[in-house]
Amino acid sequence: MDRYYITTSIPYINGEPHIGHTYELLTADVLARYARQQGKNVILSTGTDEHGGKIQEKAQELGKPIREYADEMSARWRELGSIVNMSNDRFIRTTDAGHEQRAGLIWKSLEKFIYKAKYSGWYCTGCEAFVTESTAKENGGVCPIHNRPYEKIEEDNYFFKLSGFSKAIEEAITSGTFRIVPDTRKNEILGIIKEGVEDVSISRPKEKISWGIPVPDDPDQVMYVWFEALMNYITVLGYPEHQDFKDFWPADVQVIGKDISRFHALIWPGMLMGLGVELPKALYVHGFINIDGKKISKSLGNVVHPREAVEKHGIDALRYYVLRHTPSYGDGDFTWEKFENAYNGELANELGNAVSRTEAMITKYQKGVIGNIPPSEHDSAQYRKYMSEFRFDRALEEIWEQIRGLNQYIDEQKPWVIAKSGDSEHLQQVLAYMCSDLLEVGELLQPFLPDTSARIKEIFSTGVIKPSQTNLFPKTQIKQP
RNA sequence: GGCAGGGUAGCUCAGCUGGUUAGAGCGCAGGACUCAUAAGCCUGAGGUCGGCGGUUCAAGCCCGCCCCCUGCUACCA
Repeated sequence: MDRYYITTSIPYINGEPHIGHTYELLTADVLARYARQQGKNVILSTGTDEHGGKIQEKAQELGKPIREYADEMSARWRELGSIVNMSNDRFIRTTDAGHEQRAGLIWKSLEKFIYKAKYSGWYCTGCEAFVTESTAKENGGVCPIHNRPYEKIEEDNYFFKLSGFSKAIEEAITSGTFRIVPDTRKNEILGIIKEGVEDVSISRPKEKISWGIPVPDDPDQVMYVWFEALMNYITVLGYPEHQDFKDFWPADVQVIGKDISRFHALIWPGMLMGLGVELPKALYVHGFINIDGKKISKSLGNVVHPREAVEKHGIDALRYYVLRHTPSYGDGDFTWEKFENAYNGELANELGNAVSRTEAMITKYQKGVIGNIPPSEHDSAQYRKYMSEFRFDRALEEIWEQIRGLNQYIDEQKPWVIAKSGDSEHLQQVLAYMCSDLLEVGELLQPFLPDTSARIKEIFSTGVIKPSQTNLFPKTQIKQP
């Protein structure tokens, strides 16, 4: 059986989940469901990244044991997946014993590419990263993201010889064995490579940061959180010895946000090459969701939690909005007005109503009996092409074109006129065709709107209408005349 | 500063290797209908395709210069 392995990045648990974080979970979920629909054996993995100084600090601030804080936050992120009906098979925490133990093994395996050296530079605890001298000055010595001063740090670090892999990584990218989508992100990475890739620091002194995985055979150092977190993609499969790893790696696609493409397109491939392990086949880099044109941020007070949207119109409505109206290759925008418009216009009026009128006519004219449903006849090549390109927005547009086509068909055929004419054979053909069309829509919709898809199939697939108790997408706002 | 991608109807965007009257969705205006969630369908208005210049029989698409936006990256101080 074909196997399909897909991962999301694992969010760092220092922050609260919001609607922007659903995009990654949902795109990965769509790909996973699409693969399952094609009969593939799928593993969809997500999780949380929990080590590092920032977590340590945050827990201290709250006066909690770190572990307890991590448990609470991880649970909150796990909940996000269930809120949007994500069908993940795994949920890995970097504090899982298995991950920690395997991370040690991976470090050992990479040792011939690891060396110790003095590192000196400006460091932001918020970013968990060093910045260049120039960046530090440019920002006036204060990190603009976290609004805290950079610290001058001089310390012993282990380094990973990433520079040695740069050529091979470039080749993997240009040849297409390691596909980066969209092209703009690919070109960015190639640009970075062209300018020269340096070795990266992969450890921190334990005296500064204790909340991390110890470096094997050196009690004074812990692994740099990024280096260790990337390993989750294979530790979750039980690298190196477990059968899952042998069966499912390399990943078919890894879904990440545009802010972390550097780690996933350079460091991670370098690590894999060091291990002698294949690179993932594809990296899909998505953008961000803004709210009313502005970046989502606590300080702006514009944070929307996906739960609010789900409470309003249900899970599939949120999934629909996020997947259709966030450009797959760019940034999206959420406003309640846009959400309402998409819900009322596209889900309720176009899809919901098409289902409703079809069901009603068959019930009214044929006592619910559909009869023979002809096979679907639409060409789904374009849809499949979009899916292979991770163009979820376009794929949904394709489906809606078909839904519009159905509504037009109904108005052209005028089944209510045929019914009056008494040509029952013709009427049956027209109504059955409508069902066929809707069942096809339901099939295409399955990866995106699993509940809606199931309901459509339930109503029409048996040859006799199974009456729906409620409308698919009830309208909540009635326009005043 | 360098590299990359953009600037097309009120809004969000599509326009393949240059070729008849520049497209879609939303919004707006009008119309015909009634199966349906007062939904759906039809018609229409609306664009000097960022600016200037050039190549061509012909440019939104090619070339030059300029303005603006976004991303990555560098440097100065």
